[in-house]
Order: sequence, then structure tokens, then C-alpha cells
Amino acid sequence: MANDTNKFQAIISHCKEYGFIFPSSEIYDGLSAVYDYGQNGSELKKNIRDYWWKWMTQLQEENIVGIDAAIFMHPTTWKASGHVDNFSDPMIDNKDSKKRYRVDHLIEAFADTLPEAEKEALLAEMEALLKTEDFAGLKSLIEARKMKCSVSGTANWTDVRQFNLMFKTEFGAVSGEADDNMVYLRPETAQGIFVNFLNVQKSGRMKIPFGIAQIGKAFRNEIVARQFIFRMREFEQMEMQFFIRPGTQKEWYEYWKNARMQWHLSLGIPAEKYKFHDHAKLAHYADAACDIEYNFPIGFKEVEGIHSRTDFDLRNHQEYSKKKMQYFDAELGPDGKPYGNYIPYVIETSIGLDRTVMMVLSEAYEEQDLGTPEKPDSRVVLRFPPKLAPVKLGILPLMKKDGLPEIARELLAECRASFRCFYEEKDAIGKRYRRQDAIGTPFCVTIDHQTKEDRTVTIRYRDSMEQERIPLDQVKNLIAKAID
RNA sequence: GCGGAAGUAGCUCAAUUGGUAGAGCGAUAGCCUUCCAAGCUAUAGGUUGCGAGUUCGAGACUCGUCUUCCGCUCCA
Repeated sequence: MANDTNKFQAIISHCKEYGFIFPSSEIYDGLSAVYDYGQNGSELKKNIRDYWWKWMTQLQEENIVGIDAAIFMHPTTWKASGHVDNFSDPMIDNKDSKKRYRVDHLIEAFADTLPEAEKEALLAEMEALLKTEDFAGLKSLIEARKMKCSVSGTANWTDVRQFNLMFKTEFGAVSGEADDNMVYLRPETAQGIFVNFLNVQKSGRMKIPFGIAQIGKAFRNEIVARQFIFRMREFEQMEMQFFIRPGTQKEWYEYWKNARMQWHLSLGIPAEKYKFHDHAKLAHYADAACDIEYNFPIGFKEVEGIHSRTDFDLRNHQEYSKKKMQYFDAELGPDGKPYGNYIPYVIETSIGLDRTVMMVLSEAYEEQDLGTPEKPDSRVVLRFPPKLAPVKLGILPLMKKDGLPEIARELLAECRASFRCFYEEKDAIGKRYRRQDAIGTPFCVTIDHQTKEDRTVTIRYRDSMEQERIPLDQVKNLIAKAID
């Protein structure tokens, strides 16, 4: 597995130096696992976000619509989704080996060494304690049975502590009595789609199969916060939940696996940089799941997940809310009768926007040695697809006199309404080209003395570094076409 | 959270056994006028992460603290 830590570090440095990504609150020594997007990073991120949105809601299917649900949701949402129960695992540390265990894993492993009847009794006891969140009880259970750490072999344990996946905050202007006002910041955007399933289906007269897409922030406390924007406490997801007739989930799962891979390939990234990773151990809501992994400089890592979520979410929301999450399918089945009422099944595609930014950066970043025997030379270039580049066109008068800046500024005025341009008249032309390479600008146009005579300019291409002469009045069209 | 390493200008690094912080690149302004970085001149940038202690004197030594990196632990 490729694991190029140096390249990864170089990309992080480059991101900071050229205004893509900064550590959060850096002047106060930073905030762990939180990052800010700078002037170029925010453009890059926005372009990726826009491309995904357009692909989902316009290009791929005619039956996908978008929503923008709030980050705050009713607390019961997270009971129904399983987040409250499934992602608040109590943990315990061995003081000698410093090894950390999930309490349930530790006890289950111990139970496996016991005779069947004893094992069942122990597990039942554990379940009861977990359910009532009796941490002291769990600890005494572990100590009474003298469960040992496999590393140190001792039973010298810390107290049982809770792992908080979700961020809590207070709802309401007045600081109140604890839990009544407590809400969570959503740990995933999907639930905003599920709770609005009926709203969208009815108001949009949507017919199954159809999809609801959403892009938004989500928040999770990670145990280890590292690996740059790959693992952040505040991050952005691009999710689409596709509602289908029960029994068709296999074919739709395959359809979306394939469709999403096509999207990835459309970024110009070669197929061998991707692989599917099927989940052997499925999450509590899924009957099939896989990840699309990209070969980052630190190895293959998950960028997108595709999950067959069954009717788990809608069924649970129906149970907790007492509202029917059903769809009436009037289409006639093989027996000549309508399919009738059912809770739809769901195929989810969920891609991390920040991870996609990281992926696009990793793919684009290149250090090139352009040296000749006479003269060493190198450049750092970000070879973004033009449609994703933060700046599309560099406009550079060769000299800042003889009327060249005036012509250049006319071109700038013409183009800047259509796409982002960068105007610069300082320094040698080569240096200006290299600066544009470093932020991934795909095209530069240079205005020189010949421009005054025949209204042509030099266009210089980022990737090949080749130049050609084109009419000044074709610049805007050429760029607009290239970034479409 | 634990263990290890490291924090000096925007970046990369220097500073003899403790003697009062410097270079290259970059940036800014000007010169030059040149189609692929490193031509010339000038300028700006540091309470050496922060706080204490030892000392006549600390970037350097001691303690604490914060942050980052590497490894372990966990991850829908």
C-alpha cells in the first residue's frame, strides 16, 4: 500500500501557504481536528459541492430533488436513528498497559471463555447494566470476575467512561434545567432527509423510485483527531437517499455503486486509484454496504459510502413519531394489483465533501523537476480539472507600461462576470506563471506589444506549459467552454 | 488518553562550553522590460510557543503548560 507521509505533509504545507486550508483558531494555538478553508480552498470546495449537486439533481436522474434541513433536530430523531444507543459506547482503560477497551467487547471476550450457561448469564447481566448506564456496576462486574488485559495481564482498571459521539448544546435563550433544553448537533445529514420524507413526497408528488439529496455540515466527536481534513469534528456531507420498492434493493444498490463510481471517474481520476471495499460487519441499519476508497498518499481510505439501509430509518421514525411513513404505490404488480402501501426501502450514497477536497488535492498535487543540465528548475503545480479550479484564468500584461495593462484590464472586465480571474502585473512573467500553477489556475493569458497590433494574445496551458497565439476576443469563450 | 520527538521571521534552517538572534527563499516598494522561478536597489517581519525557576546573564539548563508530528487505543 502506498504510504507517502512526506507527500501528505507537503500537501498540508502547500494548502496553508497558498490559502486553501488553515488550522482553526490558529492564533490561539488551534482547535483540535477543526480546520478553516481559505480564499482558494473555499472556492475549490464550493466547486466540488456545486458539481455534485448538479450531477445529483439535474444530470443523473430526473427524479432526485434537493433539500436543506436544519442542523438542529428534535432529540427523539437520534433515538429513532439509533445514534443515542449505538454510539455511546462505554470504555475502560487498563492502567498498566494503557490499552483502551470498549466495555462490551472486553466482557464479551471474557464470556467466550466460559461455559455456555455461565456465558449467557454474564452477557444478560452486562446488557442490563448497559441499558441503565450503570458504569460503576459495569466496573465492579469486570473487577469481580477478575477480567484481565490481554497485554499487561493485569486487572488494574480505570473507571468506566462514556464515549460521546454527538455534540450536545442548549436550545433556548435561557440557560435551563439540563436535559429539557438539550439538543444535539446532527452527526449525519441523512436524518434530515428521512424526517422530511413525507413532506417532500407529498408536496412534490414524488413517485417511487425517487431520491432526496442534501449537502450540509455534520458533527462528531472522534476519539482520535488526526490526518488533516480527513477526520474532522465538524465536516460536510453530500448525501442522497433513494427511496425504492421493497425487494428491489439489490439491483438499486448495484445501480448506485456503479453510478457513483462513474461520478468519481468523471473527475478525471484514473480507475486504478479507486477500489470498492465491502463491509463484512454491517452497521445496525444496513443489509449491504460498501465504501469507495481512494488511494491517498497515506493509502486507500474511504471517501464515499453506499449503503442499503432497508426500511430501518423510516420504520423507526414511524414507531417513535406515531406518524405513518408509508407510500401508496398505485403501479400494478405482476398479479395485476397495485403494489399498495409500504414503507420504502432506501439506498444511501454518502460522500464526505472535505474528504473529496482532500482527494482532489492529492490527485492534483505534483512536484515537477524541470531542470536542465545548465539550470536546475522545479515547480509545484495543482492539476485540478478546470471546472474545479479556484481561479480559471490568470490575466498578465507582459509589462506594466505601453498601454498593456489597459488592454489586460479590459479583458478582465469582460471575463470576471463569467468566471474567476486573477490579474497581476508584478514580477517576471515566468514567476507569475508559477504562482498560478501553485494554486491550480488552468489558463493564463499574456498581453504583449503584438496584442496592440493584431489583437492576439498568448494563452499558456498549466499542465503542458505550452503556449499558443489566439485572438483576444476568443479568450472568454474558450475558457467558458473549458470549464463547463 | 498513553508513550516518543519537536516548537527560533510567512517558509526552510543557523546561532561555539549559557554572553543578549542571523541567512536563504518569500513578501512589499522601486528600477529593468524580458513569454516560464533564483538581474539590481531599498524596506518591513522575531518578548526564540506560553509561564515560572536557576544564573550577573537563558534561544540554549530545570519544572510546568499549550500545540504539532510519529506510534498505540477507538471509529457509523
